Formats: sequence, C-alpha cells, structure tokens
Amino acid sequence: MPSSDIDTQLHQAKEHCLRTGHRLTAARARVLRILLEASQPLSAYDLLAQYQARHAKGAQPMTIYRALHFLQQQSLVHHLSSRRQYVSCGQPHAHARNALTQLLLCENCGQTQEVPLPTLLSEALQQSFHRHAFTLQQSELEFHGLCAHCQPSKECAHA
Amino acid sequence: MPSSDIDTQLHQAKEHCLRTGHRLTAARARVLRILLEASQPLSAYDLLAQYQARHAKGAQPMTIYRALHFLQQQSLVHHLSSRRQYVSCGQPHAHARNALTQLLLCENCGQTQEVPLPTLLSEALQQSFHRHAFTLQQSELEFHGLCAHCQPSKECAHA
DNA sequence: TGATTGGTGTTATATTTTAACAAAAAAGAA
DNA sequence: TTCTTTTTTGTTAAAATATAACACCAATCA
Repeated sequence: MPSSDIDTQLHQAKEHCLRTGHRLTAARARVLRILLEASQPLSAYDLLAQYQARHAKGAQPMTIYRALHFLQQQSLVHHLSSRRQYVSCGQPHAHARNALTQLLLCENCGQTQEVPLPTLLSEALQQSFHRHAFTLQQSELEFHGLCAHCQPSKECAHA
Repeated sequence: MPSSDIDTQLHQAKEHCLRTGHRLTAARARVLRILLEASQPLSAYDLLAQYQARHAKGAQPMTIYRALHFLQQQSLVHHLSSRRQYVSCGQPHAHARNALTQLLLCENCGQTQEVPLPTLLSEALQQSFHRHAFTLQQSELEFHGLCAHCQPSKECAHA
C-alpha cells in the first residue's frame, strides 16, 4: 500500500475513534501503521519486533496486545484466530453497517483477502440465527484455501 | 449425552476411521469420549486433566494434542480457535458431503451449537469464492452471541 | 486545582502449542 | 512365521501466545 494511502487510512481511523469517543493514541497508531504497511497478517510478536525496531527497543508484549485489543474493538483490525495473526481491516466502515465480512486466507502465500458478505447471504444468515433463537454479537468467518494467484496449476505470485 | 449414545458415536467414529484407512486407537478414543461426554467445549488442558484423572496420571500435553490433530483431520472434532477450545463434532457425516458448518457460540453460558449451513447459503458462498478465484479447502465459521437460553431478557439455563 | 478516568510502562507469569528423538506397536511383504 | 516398514506413543524440553497486577503518567472535567 502506498504511504499516502496509509496516512489517509490512519487519519480516517483517528476520526472514527473520535466519533465513538475514543482516542487513537501514538502507540495505537504505530501498531495500526505497522499492520497497514505489512498488508498481510502478522503475529503479535512479529508486530512487537517491528515496534521495537522502529519505536522503542524495550517495548513489551503488553504494549502490542493492548493496542490490538483496542483496534479490534474499533473494528480497525481483525484477529485471524485460526492463525493467531492480526490484519488491518480493509473497509472499517462496512462493519458499522453491520455487514458480515468473510476472510479468505491463502494457505500457500499467506495473503488475506477481506470480502464483504453479499447482502443476500447476510440476510439468510440472520434468518438462520433467528430460527435458532441466537442473538449474534460478532462473527468470525475464516475460509482457508488457495487464492487467485496460488491455484493448484500455477505458481504463487506472492510467495 | 446418554452413555449409550456415546458408545454408538464412538463405534461410528471407529468405522469412519477404518473406511478412510486410519485407526481410532485407544488414546484417540479416550480423548474423543471425554469430549463427547463433556458436551461442551474444552481446552486442551481441560482434556489433559480429565485424561490424567481417568487414564494415565502422568500423561503429557502431546498425547492430547496428537489425538486432537487426528480427530480434527477425521472431522470428528472441531477446533474453536477463537476460544482455544475443542468440541466434538455433532454430525461428522455432514462434513463428508461437503456441507459447511456454522458454530454458534454462546458468550454467556459457553455452550456450542453446530448448525449445518443451509444449502442455498452454501451454494451462494461457493459462487462467491468462484468470483474471487478462491479454492476453498476448509472453513471456520464461528458466530459469537447469545444462545436461545441466554437471551438478554432471560436468565441463562446453562450457566 | 483537585479528582477521576483512561492509558502506558514494567515485571512477572500463565496458557497454549510444537519440536525432536527414542521406544513400542501394528501392518505388510518375503 | 520373521523381517521390514510404517504408524503410533512416551518423554523431555522449549517455543509461541496471551494475560495479571501494580505503579505511574496524562488527559479530561468539575
């Protein structure tokens, strides 16, 4: 992602936080920036290493985990729990509109793609929940497979 | 779950493994049985504690993890990665037919419900993958919320 | 200005998961 | 059967992931 886009995203993130009565502090913005620049999922300890290299040599895991918790609450970051990695959220605003998001995870090159669930599907799911008297709070839809660049026949462009 | 049903399930699991050229050994069957009897998700160390109490006092984590890996491969057990827990699979055979499974996780009482994804939804998802040139290998659909017994208005029957 | 809330730094520790290698058990071939 | 190969288990150790607790600092607000 070009650096200018990242600045834009960070700015929007800041505004978004203010609107909900929270603050995107320096530490939080740093963690988010690392994720935005990575453009692929990172583990908490990957993040820690970069954070140490770029900002504070003696930084501790808690610093990263605290920032991640916050960013997740704000829907600025996703937790890929099946991989124990974190990734910046592509369209943070989609979440505000209660759209469910699918994450397509490539097992070959590690890339993640965030795809909004088609409205039709979202609604069908809602109905399914209703039938089971289930009140949805948060969804986590992770699909593991091979991305467009890593199809069985081809070589992987991202590896 | 009544003990007789569990025996039935274990027996079916054994047959299922044989059909795919694998063996449901004693250790594996023990771990599966503990999960079936629990009828709710357990962490690997919950399992270890029970395994130690019931079978081998000195058992080590590897014993559990190995059994769990095997049982997951056989679609006899699900990993709830967002909770770091494991749960026995309700309808192992549904997976054989490539039906996607949603897991409804209650944040209040911890209960898990396994619901096959309606065919219509499954097909729509497949199309969505096709549009994104994504080859699905495995899906992990975890929905966090409140189950039928733990609706905001009511008390939770399972707590 | 004082009080309250929210955020950070720091240390330590808990929890979850895997690696590696030797020994045993089961399956298959001669 | 006996030998060989593969699969499974036992065991020790350590890596990777995540949280608890407490003191301190900073921002907000009355």
